[in-house]
Amino acid sequence: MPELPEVETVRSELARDLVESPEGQILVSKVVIRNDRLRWPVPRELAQVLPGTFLREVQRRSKYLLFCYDSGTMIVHLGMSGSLRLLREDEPPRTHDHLDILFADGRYLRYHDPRRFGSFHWTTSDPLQHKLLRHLGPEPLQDGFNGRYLKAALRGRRAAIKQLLLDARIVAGVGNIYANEALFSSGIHPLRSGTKISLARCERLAAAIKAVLAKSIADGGTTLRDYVSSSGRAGEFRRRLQVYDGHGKPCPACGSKINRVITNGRSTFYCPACQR
DNA sequence: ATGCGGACCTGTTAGC
DNA sequence: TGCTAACAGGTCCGCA
Repeated sequence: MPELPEVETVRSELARDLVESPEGQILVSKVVIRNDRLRWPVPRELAQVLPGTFLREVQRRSKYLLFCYDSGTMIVHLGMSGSLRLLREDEPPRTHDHLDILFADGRYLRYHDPRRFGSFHWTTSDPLQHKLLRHLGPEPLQDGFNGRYLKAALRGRRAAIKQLLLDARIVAGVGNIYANEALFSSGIHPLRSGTKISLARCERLAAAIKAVLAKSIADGGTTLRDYVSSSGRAGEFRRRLQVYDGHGKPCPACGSKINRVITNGRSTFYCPACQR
């Protein structure tokens, strides 16, 4: 479900509401694990280690959320259908509400995930060196990700550029929606071999990735069906999607019919006239 | 090293 | 209208 802009929206809301709150730093009072069978078993030690510690920061790396506590870092991934809601009223847990983190002021974070592709990890050492994060490529919104970098990273990679953009070792956190949108925006055919893309087009593609992600973050992300942020808000970027989920509809630039193909099991949308 | 297909799950929609 | 199959925002792993 959530791609980078959705995860970033959750991160910034939680940082605002939990870390930058005027009352000061927030203290964990209790952890309730109702179902530990997510993608990997939820570490039971969270229930021992978190209560009594302060949440100091909420960071993001790729689509991972990093909750930095005094005692260590909780690494959370929302998978395809995960959401974290920050609630105030006591609400009885519904189906797929797998975990709660309760705070001393009565608020709590509730993790909901029907498909259970999400995950929780706990580490007391540098989270960026965690097995899951160690091999990630650059953050797309940072300066280190640019046309020159992309050109070098695609060298010798003969797979389709669409597929390569989803490879987190090349660039972190670009998911299916935004890979499709960025390729449309830069006029590149999604099935073009990565290694055959010129430096000039790599520059345009890197810029398009940054632009589409930044615009979506500004809109609170994309809600296709059920994504909501921690405050329960849907993302508004769907209205701005040019090709994603638009097969059969006219291309917004030239009017040709938007095409859909399946590559590596993922839907790929493109304009056969505009994208070469 | 790269690339591919399978695996993990549930829920909703498309198509017959 | 109703059943079935396809598909959904992700990504790790094992094999060729």
